[in-house]
Amino acid sequence: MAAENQELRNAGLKVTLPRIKILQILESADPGSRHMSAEDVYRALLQSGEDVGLATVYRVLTQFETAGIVTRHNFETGHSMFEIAKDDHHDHMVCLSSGEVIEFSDSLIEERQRQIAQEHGFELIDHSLVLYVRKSSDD
Amino acid sequence: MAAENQELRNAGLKVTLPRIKILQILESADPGSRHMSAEDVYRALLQSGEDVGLATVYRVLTQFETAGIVTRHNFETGHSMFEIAKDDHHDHMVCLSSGEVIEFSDSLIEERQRQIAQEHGFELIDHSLVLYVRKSSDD
DNA sequence: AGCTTAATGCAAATGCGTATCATATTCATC
DNA sequence: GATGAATATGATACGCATTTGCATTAAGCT
Repeated sequence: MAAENQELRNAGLKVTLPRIKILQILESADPGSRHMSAEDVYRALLQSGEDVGLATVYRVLTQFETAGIVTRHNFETGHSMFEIAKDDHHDHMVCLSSGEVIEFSDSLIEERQRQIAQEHGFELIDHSLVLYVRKSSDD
Repeated sequence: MAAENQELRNAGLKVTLPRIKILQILESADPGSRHMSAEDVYRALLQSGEDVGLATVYRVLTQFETAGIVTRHNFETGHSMFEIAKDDHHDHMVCLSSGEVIEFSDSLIEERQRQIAQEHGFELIDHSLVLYVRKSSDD
């Protein structure tokens, strides 16, 4: 319980109830739903009985992003998705049937991307790779 | 000039002035500015002296997308970008300094993606790869 | 040309996200 | 533990890109 407090402190953020709660929600999300939209987090808060405003959720998520606590993804769905930042970089695979999001990482692709940018006279700053897939079985 | 008419007819779309004009603008865009937002197209229309509403531009672009005439991309910039659909698949490199969009294609990455999806028990339906880069010189 | 249907233009509505601002809360100091 | 300055919060207004409703206009068949 003091863990979140410390994490916030380390990030230079004041320890407030909304921030603790949001951090807990993000951290306790199981693998299948690690990626949450601001609305998702907001709904989770309400279900936990916490009375936090949606504006605060957006603010806190943005602060967390700046602090490196969470990572923001803009999938083609139009709205941002957030997930607890992990040390390892990874890309995403979104199942078009179930909406499931699977993480993966491939050093071959990573390296190739750097090369390609370089070949065009650019420096690779960031990238976004999302595979849209379907279960091999169910067509 | 009849070329656009035929293309629209083939797509099952009524041949209207806005549609012809928008198609022409997209087709005549030079390589450096192949990717246009709805606003871009709208401005181009106004400059051509055409009096087309922004709503129509959005509607037509969406219809074109459905018809396979254009492809829509959702870069992290927040608004959709459209480009005339080409047969060959390609990915994008967006310069964070200039906004310039460069197209590229890499069979190595393409193949690896298919493999990765398969390894996870999925079939690769589509993907989105965008490299965010900066000119190697200007830091 | 006339008529039916679909397309357009405008304006208002939407949806996600951000900014404003008065109030409440944190946290360092006493 | 109380006090006060600084920051965070919540409600709401706002901004932006895109969509929608609806009256008007244009397309295209006869």
